[in-house]
Amino acid sequence: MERQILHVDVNNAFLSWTAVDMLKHGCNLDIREIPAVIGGDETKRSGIVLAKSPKAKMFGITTGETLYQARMKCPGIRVYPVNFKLYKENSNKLYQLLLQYTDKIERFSIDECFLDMTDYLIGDTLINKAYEINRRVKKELGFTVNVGVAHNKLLAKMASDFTKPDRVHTLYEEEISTKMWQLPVSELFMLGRKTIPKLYNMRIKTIGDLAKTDKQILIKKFGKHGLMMWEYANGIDNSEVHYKFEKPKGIGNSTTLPEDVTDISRLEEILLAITEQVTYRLRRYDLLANVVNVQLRTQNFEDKSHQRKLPEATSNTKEIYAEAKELLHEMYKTGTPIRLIGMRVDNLIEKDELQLSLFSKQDSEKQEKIDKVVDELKQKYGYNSITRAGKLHSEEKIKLKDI
DNA sequence: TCTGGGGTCCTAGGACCC
DNA sequence: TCTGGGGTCCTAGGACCC
Repeated sequence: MERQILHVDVNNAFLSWTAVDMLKHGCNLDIREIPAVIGGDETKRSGIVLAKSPKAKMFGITTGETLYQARMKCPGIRVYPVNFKLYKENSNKLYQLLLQYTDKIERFSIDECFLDMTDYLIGDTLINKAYEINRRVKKELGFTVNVGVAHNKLLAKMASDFTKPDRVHTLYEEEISTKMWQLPVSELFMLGRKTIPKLYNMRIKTIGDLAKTDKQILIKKFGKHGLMMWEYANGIDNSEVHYKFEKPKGIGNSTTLPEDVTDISRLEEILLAITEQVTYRLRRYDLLANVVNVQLRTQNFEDKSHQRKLPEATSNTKEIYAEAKELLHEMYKTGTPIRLIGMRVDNLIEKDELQLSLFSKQDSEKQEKIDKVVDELKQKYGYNSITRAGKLHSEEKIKLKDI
């Protein structure tokens, strides 16, 4: 049976949500109407554009470029800071509203949802629901969304990306050739900056060109990815709307340092602070990690990562830090200026999936108690309430995000 | 004051086993 | 002895998404 899918995409999400918040607090200026961007902090060396207003876009400003570049294109550009707490709140409000239409909602990102409406169209049409959602979000939440209407997720997502803002678009099978095939191939979901030049070399310039290319040639050249891009270009996608809550498959944090660091003991301090955050999140999910990974980025933007499988799955800060520290030492070449350090845990399993030997059980229970006391305090008084004494110095410079 | 941070999935090569 | 090869696990790195 044909599925009925909607894709809801918030227009310029971070910027719109900031605008709505400013208006709510008595500001007269709607930053959606002027050249404005949401940007990182240049003093922390994270000065990039995270969202832009339509007027900023007209100046050629793109997401991901530096604020420096944005100012070159538009000297008067207004820059507003990021506020993830605000974004999360708005994302939740949107989700709550959408739940009134179906419980089969996949939160694809902080500002995008897929809705499976197949069983929820009693006496109504999919497109009517799309328009209703579009109207209600604007009226009740104050920001606008694009809604894509289709029979699978890929086509719904492509449709919501057509003209913006505040629009509803359909992309049914019979519309693929007229609405999608004339688009540049770079517009196709999952085709990024590395693949596009290769396709151009094959004289593939539009999505239509790709759709009409021999599938076997693409598979030969790109493997699995080749098959996927051919299917997407032809509007083929049988993936389900994943509406059930899923625990993460990996958890990580990384930070760009205020200045390049060459002192390994300093890197160790920062690594410990990051490890504490990561393992705290890990324990809140009741998960254990099997793999620890440490990442370094040098001054010259060269990335390196080393990982290691643990002898036994754990969420213990001390055990995971010991491994992370070893990885750091094994990969750090003395004297190299480091710009970014990060650590993540992978191959996560449920806490109760682990069968411990009696011997390791006693020791791990002791460690678990220590972590638990600290976690409870953090949960009660906020993440930064508890810090290691030896870490206080580093906390001053590296402000850790509240969770 | 030039280039974030958090994810998922895939590939390729080496080790090891049978 | 004329040096195969499939399967699995592990690690490093890359591509892509928002």
